[in-house]
Amino acid sequence: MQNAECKLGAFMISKGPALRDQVYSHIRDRIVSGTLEPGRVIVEVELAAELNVSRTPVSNALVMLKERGLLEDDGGKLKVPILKLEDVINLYWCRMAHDGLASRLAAERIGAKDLKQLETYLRAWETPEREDDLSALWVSDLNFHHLIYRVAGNRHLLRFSELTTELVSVYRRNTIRRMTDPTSGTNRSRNDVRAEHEAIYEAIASRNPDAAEEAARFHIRMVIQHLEQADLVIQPEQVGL
Amino acid sequence: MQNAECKLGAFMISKGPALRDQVYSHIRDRIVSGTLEPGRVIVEVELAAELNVSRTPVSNALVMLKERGLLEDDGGKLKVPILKLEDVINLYWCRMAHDGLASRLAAERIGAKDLKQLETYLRAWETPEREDDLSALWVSDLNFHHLIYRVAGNRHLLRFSELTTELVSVYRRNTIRRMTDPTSGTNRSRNDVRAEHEAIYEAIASRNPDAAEEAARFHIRMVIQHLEQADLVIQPEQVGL
DNA sequence: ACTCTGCATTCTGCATGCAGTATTCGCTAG
DNA sequence: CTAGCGAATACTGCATGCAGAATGCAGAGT
Repeated sequence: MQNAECKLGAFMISKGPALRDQVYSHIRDRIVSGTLEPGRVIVEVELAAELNVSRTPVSNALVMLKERGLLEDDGGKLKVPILKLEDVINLYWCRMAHDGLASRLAAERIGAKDLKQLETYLRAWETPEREDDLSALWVSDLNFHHLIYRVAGNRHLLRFSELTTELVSVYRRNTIRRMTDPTSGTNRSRNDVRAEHEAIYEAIASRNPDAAEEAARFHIRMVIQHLEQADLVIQPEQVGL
Repeated sequence: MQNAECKLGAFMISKGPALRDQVYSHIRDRIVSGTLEPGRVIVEVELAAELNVSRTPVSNALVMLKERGLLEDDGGKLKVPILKLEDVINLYWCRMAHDGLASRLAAERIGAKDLKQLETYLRAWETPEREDDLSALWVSDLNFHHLIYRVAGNRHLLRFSELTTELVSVYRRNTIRRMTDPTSGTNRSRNDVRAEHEAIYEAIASRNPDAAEEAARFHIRMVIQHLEQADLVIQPEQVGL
């Protein structure tokens, strides 16, 4: 029963990755998607029953989620954190520091091949495709930033970045409506983002660490500024999407 | 047997904090102290027997340690990470970014009371006490930096800082002999550190975020520079203390 | 009607059982 | 003597049992 594949919510449990990791991913996704609303008390037994696994892997997964800040301990109970705009902004301040450092290090170390790849990701912004094809831009954006981290070659920095990204994905989902970095049709035009990315690229390409750091920081500062403006647009209802 | 207090290695198990947290602390301390040498394979059963607890809380503690980078997964086995100077330096790069941001935010927000407290910690460096009373300086140093983080008021940033500090404490113990930030009788004089701290303090006191960030960054850059010099002094033997 | 107390239910943390997997040691055959 | 194979061992992951703590509900007393 457990060796073969079993229903796991709407998905299957494969026997490849450890069960606790699958459970981790599943719960994380439910938090991000809002199926587990902010403030919701997490009950181990419930999830175990739901996923047709025992409490053990669920318990382990919960420990992991807690360590990463995706769950928080509130009066002895584990809850999905209730997220404020302040938290998102605080996370973006961290990201500013991280991205700045990553760009600095990347500017010092990048090779011809990676530089070319970086340019490719940048180009995605130049093509004036259909306005609604945002997912492609989003992917390019992720690739762009991720490549910079990879080139920076600091595994601890990369880890911090990943933690931040994971948290932001939760927070964003539950606090802001349609307020992603690359999209944002309202205040922040696609061209703004493109120009900021281009500045980062140019600084890295010219191997100018100071300029690279500053460009990356500027980029994030703009995002933060945008977030603060978006304060007005926040939806107070945090349940569901 | 479990309700009362039991032997836990050389210590006692209290019934206050959850067992897994006590086990976590114990193992972390053993990693930091070098009783569990870098490269050592961690075996759950062994630790459980040693601490007179079952495998369950040990397992949970190991998950936590892994999440925080104090253990790493190597070919399906958990090992105490083998640490290179490069890692310490990479961590200090992160710390530069974090401390810089914290100082910036602190400069924007600090109140009179905290400022006064910060000055107190700073003063500890001015008194030319006995040269060997380094622990007092070490404590002042910790307090100084920690207060800045507290004032900064960004809980995510604080968490990143704590993760970094925890990792550095491991790395330092096992790679460098007598190479702490405040001490360092060799290349880096106590006065250097004092001056750098004073610069940070002055910038924060004058509510100058840019200067505060730069002062903090300079401080860490000096530490990194010192670490790189210390490369020559590294002890290759990583086992034991 | 309101409150206090006690019982039932629920949940979590820890212990332990069970089975699959990998590793190692020894035996046997070439 | 060596190489290869098989069996025993060791370890981990998952399931489950057990007990203590908290929560809530209900009944009784004021």
